[in-house]
Amino acid sequence: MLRVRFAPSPTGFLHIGSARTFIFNWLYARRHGGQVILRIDDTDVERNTEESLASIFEGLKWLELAWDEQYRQSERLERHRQMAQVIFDKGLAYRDFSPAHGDADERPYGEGPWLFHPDMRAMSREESDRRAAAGEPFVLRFCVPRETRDKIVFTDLVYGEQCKATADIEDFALLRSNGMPTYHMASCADDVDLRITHIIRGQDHLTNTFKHVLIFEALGAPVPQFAHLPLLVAPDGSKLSKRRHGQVVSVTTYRDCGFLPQAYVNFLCLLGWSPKDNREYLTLDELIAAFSFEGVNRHNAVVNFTPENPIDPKALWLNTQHLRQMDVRDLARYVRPVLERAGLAAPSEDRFLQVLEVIRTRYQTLNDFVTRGRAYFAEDYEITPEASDKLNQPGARELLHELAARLEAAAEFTEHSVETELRNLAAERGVKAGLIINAARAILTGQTVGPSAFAVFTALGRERAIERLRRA
RNA sequence: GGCGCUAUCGUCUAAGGGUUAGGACGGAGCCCUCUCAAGGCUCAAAUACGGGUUCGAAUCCCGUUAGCGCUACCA
Repeated sequence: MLRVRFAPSPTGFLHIGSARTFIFNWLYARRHGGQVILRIDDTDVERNTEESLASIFEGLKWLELAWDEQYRQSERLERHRQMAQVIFDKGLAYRDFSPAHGDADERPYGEGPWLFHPDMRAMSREESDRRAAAGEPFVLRFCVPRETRDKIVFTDLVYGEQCKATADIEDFALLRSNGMPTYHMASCADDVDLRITHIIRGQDHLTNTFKHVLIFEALGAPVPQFAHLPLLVAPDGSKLSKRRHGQVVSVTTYRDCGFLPQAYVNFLCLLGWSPKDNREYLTLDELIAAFSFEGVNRHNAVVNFTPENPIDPKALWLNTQHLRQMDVRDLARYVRPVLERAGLAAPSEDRFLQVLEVIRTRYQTLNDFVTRGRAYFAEDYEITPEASDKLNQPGARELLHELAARLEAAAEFTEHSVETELRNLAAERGVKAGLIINAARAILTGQTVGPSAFAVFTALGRERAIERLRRA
């Protein structure tokens, strides 16, 4: 059984880069009938918060991509320590009693990589046991087998064969001096226990993978497949950070801006991946069918935003595409709660769908339905100054009143019949149809821009349309 | 500093030895039209640099440059 995992650490909100990693994991699993495991990597007690955990769930929930199992690393600490002990018992790790080296600036760079403290690595087991028993704090380090192996090799599904000399891999920590497992230890231990077959994660872990291969082997476990993904970066190439780039890095920002989750998922997939057939608009099902690591490229992708315009224009364009191409009944499910939050009520289902069909092609976000589309759902819409100009054209109001009378008397009320009545009236009075059309749109919607005026009439319905004409 | 990864229009990308280097967003223009969108059409816009290999290189190799990542108890 193919099993993938998404392992966020709760140190902030759900980052768009993390969201994309989750999406790629999810797509790969669904593509191959596998399972998705959500694992909260919360071994860093200093930085993890419950608030951040909640916000990560909030982001994941919005994406509407369900996972199959869920774990929390902090609940498995004993297991991690056990597995570190197994490695130690096999003689593949040793205790390092050196005091913590605090300041990163003091690192002795210059002569090459730091590998280990020679006296610690060479310490006899007896002395090590004695000092540990005496309560002296230590870090448990993996003993990289530089004498017996000259390199570590694995094949990455995206980056191809990766090779690194053991002489360039330091004796990394497995357990901290406070007994807590490090990321490397906890992550690999869980990947083994949870029977993860494919590790799909950010490229920032590519060089860590050599260490992980060593751990899997030391544990006697099968080494999973790896697929590293290029990173999402800011326009200047730097990594996206909350401090420097603010809200653009949080997925909830896009939810709040009125994005459809499937549109945002579509957008994120196009950063670093391509179906290679020129398609840009893809539904979730199409994404599942098309996804493969062949289509993932190896260089970082820039999220295109500026301080003035924090939303990538392509993301917005994809949202408009989904808005107008998705099943209108699905769209209704997304618009309804947005209306409710704004204190507006959706009309009956048939009318609602009709309204959506009329206005969806010119809106970009869900929020537009309550701002630009307010007149379709409420009576207290504003008349813009431009709209007032149209109504103040000579004779315009009187013509609208006359039109109201004729529409009330007419046998039918369809786009076509309204158009006929309106054009007849214009012809009889010797005015341009546009005068009445634009004035009608102005009073009906409060705006000079929008759908065909005739479609507005039928979308509003006979009674409401006539009533508004009379109000002119 | 060491090690690893990467480099095609402004941005996202296609082309994995032979194409006028394709598509999309964004930009400019035209058509359509009751307005605004949508839609259709057109235009501008790229192979980081230098060497090789080859009849032929965006594509393979080397170097340079640049960016990113990892680098003594963050994930």
